[in-house]
Amino acid sequence: MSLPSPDAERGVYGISVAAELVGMGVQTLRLYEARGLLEPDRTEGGTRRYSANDLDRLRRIGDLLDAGLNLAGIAMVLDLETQLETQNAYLRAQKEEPPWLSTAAAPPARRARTRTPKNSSRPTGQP
DNA sequence: ATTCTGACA
DNA sequence: TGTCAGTA
Repeated sequence: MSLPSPDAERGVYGISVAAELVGMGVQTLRLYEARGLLEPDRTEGGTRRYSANDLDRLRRIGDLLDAGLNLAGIAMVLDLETQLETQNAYLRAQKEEPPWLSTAAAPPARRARTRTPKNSSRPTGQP
């Protein structure tokens, strides 16, 4: 049972090593940071230190890129995912079972969305 | 920080 | 042709 361990949070790898480990270019890592997808630790001197979580994040970015998302979309996805992770961690701390993770009760199967007849693509206005 | 390239639509 | 990701 892997809970969020503190050392997965600590930045240990330099940018070159991190890039090597995830199979990306060094500049690409800097780009992702500039786009707000990532915020690695900094040493006192200000050089980047990537944590194990950062590496997972980078691999996740790769998957989402393959899926066809752009970097802006990926930033949103990652934000939501980390929020969820944070909330789940909180609930685990309360020793409550997150209802949406419960295997017991199968949530009412959402019926496939019936096609909404979009008339013409004119919100309102000119012909 | 800026520029250049390749892919894509 | 314009945009975007990745590069030099």
